[in-house]
Amino acid sequence: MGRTTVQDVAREAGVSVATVSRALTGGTVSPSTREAVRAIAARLGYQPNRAARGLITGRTGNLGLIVPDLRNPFFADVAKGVTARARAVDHGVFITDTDEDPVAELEALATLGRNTDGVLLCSPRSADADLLTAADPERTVLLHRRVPGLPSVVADIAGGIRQAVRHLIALGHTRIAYVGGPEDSWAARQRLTVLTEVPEVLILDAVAPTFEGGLVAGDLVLAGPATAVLAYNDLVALGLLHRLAARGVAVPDRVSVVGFDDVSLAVMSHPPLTSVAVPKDRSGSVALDLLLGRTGAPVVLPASLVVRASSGVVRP
Amino acid sequence: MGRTTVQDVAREAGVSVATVSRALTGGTVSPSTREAVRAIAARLGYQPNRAARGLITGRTGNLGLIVPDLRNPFFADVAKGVTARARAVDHGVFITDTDEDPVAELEALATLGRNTDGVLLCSPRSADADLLTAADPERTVLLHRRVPGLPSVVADIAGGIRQAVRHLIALGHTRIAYVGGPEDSWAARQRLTVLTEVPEVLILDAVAPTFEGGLVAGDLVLAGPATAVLAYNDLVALGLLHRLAARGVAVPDRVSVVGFDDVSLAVMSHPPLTSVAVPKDRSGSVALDLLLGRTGAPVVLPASLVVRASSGVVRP
DNA sequence: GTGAAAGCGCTAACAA
DNA sequence: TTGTTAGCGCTTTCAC
Repeated sequence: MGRTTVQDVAREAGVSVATVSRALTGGTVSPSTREAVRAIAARLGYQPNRAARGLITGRTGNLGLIVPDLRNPFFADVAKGVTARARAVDHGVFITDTDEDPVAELEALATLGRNTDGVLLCSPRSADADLLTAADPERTVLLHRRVPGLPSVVADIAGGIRQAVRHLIALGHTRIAYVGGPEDSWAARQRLTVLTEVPEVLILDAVAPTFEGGLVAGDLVLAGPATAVLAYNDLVALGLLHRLAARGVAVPDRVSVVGFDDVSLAVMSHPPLTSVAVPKDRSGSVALDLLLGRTGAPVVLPASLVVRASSGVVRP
Repeated sequence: MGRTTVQDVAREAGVSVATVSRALTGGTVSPSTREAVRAIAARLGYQPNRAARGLITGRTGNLGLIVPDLRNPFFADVAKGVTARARAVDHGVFITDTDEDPVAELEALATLGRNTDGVLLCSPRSADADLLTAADPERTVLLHRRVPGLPSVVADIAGGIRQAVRHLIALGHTRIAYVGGPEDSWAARQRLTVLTEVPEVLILDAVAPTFEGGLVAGDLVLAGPATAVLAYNDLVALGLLHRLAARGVAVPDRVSVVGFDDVSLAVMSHPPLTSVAVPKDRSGSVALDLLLGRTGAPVVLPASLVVRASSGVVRP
């Protein structure tokens, strides 16, 4: 395996370890030496020990990514964006799945903060204050959440919601239900704030941000006068669709359903789900660039409504 | 942030760095000193630099996980199992998403091999020979694939298939279609081998192992005499369900559908999908233990059929 | 352009 | 029980 060290390469090449290092990292070396060293390194299958390098350069070449649940397609997409970009810029990514546990989150933040060049944090639930004390603003970027004092990459939720509402109103809907998510979630509070201002929207009870939550939501909606629903996210929307189907309610003829996030499942549902798309993998790569480039400005990515078959004109 | 080093702790505690190290890692220290050091370390927010530690111990405390696609719920589950177990045994996990690219896979194997204590590899497509040359058998565990000479954790596919077939036959089906996956995939070949032996099974063309592949598969099935289908995986089964619904074919009344893997989406489909469940997250944690314990024996995990509403008795 | 040597933060002998 | 010392593999002054 990669037991080969600079020493081995140096000996083989008949030069000093310093020269090997320079040849490989782009220092001042004669072209011929560089070539020779490169060739020998390749032949020996030399892989630099990043730990040793990091010890001296102060940069490990590694990043951390903390997510509440990898199984959630939303975060899987984010992770995909992060790892793809990281691979392109030759960085490793530590991924920690906290299993929605805020304590694990803070622990991960401490460990990763110490052992990486920076960390990308998806933390829907933790308190602002906890984040502020645990995260180094110089080396942390928040994803899909904003906390004053920390750099972040978020989507333009308000804009996305506006598109969704306008879409439904254009289809003739005047009573639009909103089924929200966990009150301790930043995104849920954010959505609620925006939707509370819209006169056509009826705020229903919040549900769990899952398929099961959506089942609950289905009954909630049918108990009211709404002809359209905005769901907290696509998982909830899927549960909703399921419940409506089970109760024999036609979608979109009797009720239109709009989800949030546009995860890959949205196209697989029956009917395919209209959803507010947020750039998930892109947010990951943008956040990574922000982290590495150390730009301080908060980034807002556009959200856009994707219309599919689950929303349609009102049928009286 | 974690700029604090052993030096700082030692100075503050009035002891040598060696004592700090011992106090923190469980060496021989007097209980009182240990307590004192621990307290000071905590107060200073000391986080050991794993890179430096690894340099000397030869163990980094980090593991690698290579998957073709994090967005695929199957691998998301595996990753979840790995990270959960890793967190329990206080290890970090580098995750590399190769985007189905075998070259990226081999590269990742080289880099991670050098910079971790071992790597867990999900490689459905690469050639046995490539894997054998790139992977150190001492520090690599294959997941959901078997290659002679490399330790691995796989599910009992054959057993799972047997259960599925018996289930369908018990329901009265005598013509069962099988829609396979990519021919270069180990799992696909494996399934094909088993199913070829079953007289009731009609082998149809292989399709892409995706929702879209399932759409194609739907038409393939309807063109034949089958009253039941076994799909390569749940994604394909979902596409199948979708296509059958679109063509007005009742499931399970006209056609029964059985998927593979039992990903979380299986319960969300309409109707909910009967599927051969393989222990995905468990496979991840078992593989991790195998890697860390250096047991050489190949591990086979049980697969079990989960019956839901997409399969039913034959209706003539 | 190249080499010798000094560490990065930590742990593991070896002494005391 | 504790301190001193020597590195782990690498990069980076500083000479040459």
